[in-house]
Amino acid sequence: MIYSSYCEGIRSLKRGEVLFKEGQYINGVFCIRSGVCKVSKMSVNGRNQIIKLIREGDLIGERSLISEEPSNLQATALNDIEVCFIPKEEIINDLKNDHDFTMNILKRLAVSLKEADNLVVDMAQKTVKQRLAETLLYLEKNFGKSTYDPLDIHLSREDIASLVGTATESVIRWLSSFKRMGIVHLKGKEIYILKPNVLKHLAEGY
Amino acid sequence: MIYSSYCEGIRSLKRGEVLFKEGQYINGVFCIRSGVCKVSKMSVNGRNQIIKLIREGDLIGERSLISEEPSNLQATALNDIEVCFIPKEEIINDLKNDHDFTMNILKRLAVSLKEADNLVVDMAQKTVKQRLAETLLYLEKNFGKSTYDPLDIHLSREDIASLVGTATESVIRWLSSFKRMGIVHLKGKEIYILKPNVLKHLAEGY
DNA sequence: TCCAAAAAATGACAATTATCAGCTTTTTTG
DNA sequence: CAAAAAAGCTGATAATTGTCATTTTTTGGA
Repeated sequence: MIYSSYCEGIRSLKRGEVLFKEGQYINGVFCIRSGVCKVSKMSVNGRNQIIKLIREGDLIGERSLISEEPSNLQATALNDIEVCFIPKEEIINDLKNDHDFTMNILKRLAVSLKEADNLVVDMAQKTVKQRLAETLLYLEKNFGKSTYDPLDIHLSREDIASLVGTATESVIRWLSSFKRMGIVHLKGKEIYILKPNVLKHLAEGY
Repeated sequence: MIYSSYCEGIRSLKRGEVLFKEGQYINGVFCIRSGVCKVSKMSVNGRNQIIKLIREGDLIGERSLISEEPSNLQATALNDIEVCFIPKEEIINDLKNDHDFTMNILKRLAVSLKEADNLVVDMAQKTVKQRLAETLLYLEKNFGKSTYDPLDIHLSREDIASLVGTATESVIRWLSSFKRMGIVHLKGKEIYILKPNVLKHLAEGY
């Protein structure tokens, strides 16, 4: 695991606790050791938008460290998590001396930027139904085990709405529509993706 | 200007010509010498989304060069433009040997990523009216001279719609609404931003 | 300058989405 | 375990946005 040697202790957070807020100077980078975090931003309209979910092994905070700004995003624990912290000086030092590390960070940012650009297009152009299908596929890709197991993550309908970028009620309605269509199976917060191929079609507008 | 020494000649494109397409390997970076380029991506729904506009001095293509992928975006000349090309080898070489250059690229990517994340939130959460107000402020910031001069860029209503992420008709309707409210003055493709403060309010949902 | 094509504008209408209120179920906590 | 709180669900309705058809205006050649 990247950087385990430099970690300053381990911090535990319970579900719902905030790792850092928008506007806060972090002065380092967090690495998720266990659990899942949502990375989000408040819109002026008062609704939260989740940009992405991060998990074991993922870093968070490099972007604002590099551009020397306070964080533009908030990170909140979705379940009980453990994180370690790498102080800014360590990172800066490695950016100076370790070319491979620097290229690694560069590539991570480049990939994140591509993903963000794609997300912009989806948010701007796709319907809520398409975006929910997309979100379910994203969850399956990152937290799926098999067709017969539920997704390995528990999200509230509100959090799903924050991922999709819509109202909670709209998510509930489309989810039960997908359920009636036999595409998903719902059991409380457990979600089974029964027909990923149909979801792919829906995401593309069919 | 960055990299002027390495440039491979200068290429001229006329309005509407495509610098590179989505899916194309660029094998280098372009630098805009004059004119304005739209950077866009086609949605599966068949509508184009403009991610940003780039102009004199801006680089394009670093992202996909770094992640060693084909371009995820298309670049199209909005008016007659001149670009120069820096081959991949030059960039790779400098990334190895010039730490300041590398940090510069790293910072650019970090800032672009922040902007993209903000755009995701706006696209997901704001109404078309808010996004059009936002877009006009963006255009004023980048192409504005004074309240008494039109924006220094001519965009079709369709291109504005591609920036906002909506249908052309919606842009036309909201633009004329803004005109009736005395916020903008419209004269063909010339746009005068008369009341930027009101636009700021509108962008925030008032 | 005139014509054809493209772009812009407008109206009518349909579809999607948001909002609000009320109800039910689940979860949390003392 | 029971009560309270939170989350989930549903229906009704309003607002926003998209789509299609048509007309008007502008633009760019011949």
